[in-house]
Amino acid sequence: MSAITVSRVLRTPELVSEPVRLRVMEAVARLGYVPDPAARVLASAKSDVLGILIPSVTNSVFADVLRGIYERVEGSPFHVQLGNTRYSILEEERLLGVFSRQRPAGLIVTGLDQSARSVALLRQVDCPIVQIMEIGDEPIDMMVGFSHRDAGRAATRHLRDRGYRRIAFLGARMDPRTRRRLEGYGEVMKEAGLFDERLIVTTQRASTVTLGCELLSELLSRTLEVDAVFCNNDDLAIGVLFECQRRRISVPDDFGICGFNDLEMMAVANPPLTSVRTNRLEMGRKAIELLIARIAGEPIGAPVVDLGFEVVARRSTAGPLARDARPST
Amino acid sequence: MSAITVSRVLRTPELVSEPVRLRVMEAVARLGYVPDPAARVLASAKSDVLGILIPSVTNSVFADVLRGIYERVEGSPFHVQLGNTRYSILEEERLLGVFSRQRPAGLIVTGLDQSARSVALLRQVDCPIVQIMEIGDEPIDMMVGFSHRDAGRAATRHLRDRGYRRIAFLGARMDPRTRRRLEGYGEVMKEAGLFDERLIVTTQRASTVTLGCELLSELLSRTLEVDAVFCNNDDLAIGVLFECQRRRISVPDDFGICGFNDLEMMAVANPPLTSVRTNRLEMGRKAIELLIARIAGEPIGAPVVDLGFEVVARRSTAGPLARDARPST
DNA sequence: TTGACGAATGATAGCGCTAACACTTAAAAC
DNA sequence: GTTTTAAGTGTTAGCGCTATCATTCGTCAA
Repeated sequence: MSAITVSRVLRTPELVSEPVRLRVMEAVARLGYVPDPAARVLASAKSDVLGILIPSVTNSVFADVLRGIYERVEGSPFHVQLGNTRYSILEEERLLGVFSRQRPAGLIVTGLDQSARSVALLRQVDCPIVQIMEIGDEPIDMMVGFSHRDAGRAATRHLRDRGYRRIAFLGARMDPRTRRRLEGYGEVMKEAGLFDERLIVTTQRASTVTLGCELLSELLSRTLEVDAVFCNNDDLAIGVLFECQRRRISVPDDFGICGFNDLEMMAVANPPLTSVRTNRLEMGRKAIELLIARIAGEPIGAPVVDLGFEVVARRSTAGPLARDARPST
Repeated sequence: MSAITVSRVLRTPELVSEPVRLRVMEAVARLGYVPDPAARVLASAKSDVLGILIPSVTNSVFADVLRGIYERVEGSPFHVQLGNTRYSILEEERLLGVFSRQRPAGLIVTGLDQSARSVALLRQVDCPIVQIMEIGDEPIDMMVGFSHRDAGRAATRHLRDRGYRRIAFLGARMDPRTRRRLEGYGEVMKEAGLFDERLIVTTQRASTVTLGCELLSELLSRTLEVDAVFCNNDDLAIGVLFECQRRRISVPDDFGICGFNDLEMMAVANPPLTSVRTNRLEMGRKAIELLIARIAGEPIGAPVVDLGFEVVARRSTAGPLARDARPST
């Protein structure tokens, strides 16, 4: 029996007759034979690696996306290779270089703001590519995400509709997506004639609960005329809530709080915190589904998938006039 | 100029004369040549892959360890290949099989409780191995972690020393490390003559803040005689705090709360929550340092590194008698 | 002068697999 | 009965590197 027959049994068993196939499979099982992936890649010029580039491994948003990714890769013949760009465009370029040499079967990159060199590299690489987290008009190949600008608009409108007027924006780790949320906030505030630069407090530091406390303190030291805050993510919102508790600021009566991402803890805080639900798990799943479909040559629908978002209204934004009307829990 | 000379310039430049070396390097830069990693692995029978097996990518504990890992791998010639075992011993076996075929340069696995087959595989693999998170007496190769049993003992002793008597244990996702913390708790409680089975509430569900609320409710429905709780991690502790706020249970006066891992939010909660600080970042860093040192053939110190832990006492465990004596913040 | 030696470079083979094509056999079509 | 076709299996070559050994050349000791 020749080597190529074994190779065929392992890769395309339907091309091998049943008796031969069974004998080979028996021998493979008995000897514990497993093909050498390096030799495979070298001979076939394709690997089974799906390269994933994300800016952070500790941010729970990406952790959820990753979980969706692993969930769908599971059971497929592919493997995940993770690259951590740490929010650096140069590191992203470097990692793309490393990944592209490995002839990946597919690539996932975060966001729309790759450097020109990264984009050039991505256009050369001969594999499907999904940009995740955001959507835009010019996908390199495919996209799965939602509009952060629209989400920022929706959250701000929600606070405005609930009767808040002096609505602040707290932002940490101002990456492109955070900036677009801020953009949406600014638009709505201007449209409502409520815009005031002093209401915007941002920092490049990474988002933490502690930072939420600090940013609220910074905000309150600038102006006492604030009656709500849109936090660019939930860590900050929890920090703001803790700080309000300490300062005996009543939420939502005197102060509304809206977070972003709707982490599970938002629903059980006191009061429960309003947030913008994003489909992070689904984002990871869908990205892998698109990659695998394209690798298999199957047709995909639209190359840009909008997973949307949803403002989940909870008591923390019941409104400044809600003191008497609000539910007991 | 022959191919082997180029290969030498790239791998062992000190063996090539300066003029030749410079010419080759110039050409490499000009042509943008980069060697094919698959061919390299095939020819040299060694890869630059460090395989990492962790049970979860969403658990922030492992996210921190990962960050330490990426930090140290950065700048080295190695790459991280991440495997997610999802707390399944079988999945761990499978992934070890996949990894070992890639002739990894090093391996990191989580915990001490690998299956017999996994251990056999690990002993066969020709690369350094680090077991992380825990320490024990029989390392497969090397270990970096701390004693969860001792940490459980320390936290329970702390609650006891602060004057709490009816100290409960809340545990989620009862993995081997959680069980050893429970073991430590049980020992101290028995030594103090305080042990009561009804005070132990555990579940296999993954740990969340919401689950902390639920487990506390479950506990209080069993017995009202509880004056403190040791949560097997910080998510639960935060949930317990929120639930106490809702039930108007005064922390720490009527109820003490101690978490585990000391996530950053613990320090800014109301009241600040006591927790057991663990060196997660350092765990990742140290594991990679050990691997790289061994790959380079450098001597390492002891093969088992105890990174320890520390009970960080905050107001949430000031004690039932502290009502008058406690600080104002 | 000669041989030994080390430094620098090259020639050869092969890592373990798969692509591409070649061949064999039996069934189907003419 | 011959040709065509398809299914099943084998042969050959080569993927892009590096291990190993061979060669060249200059230097130095005997």
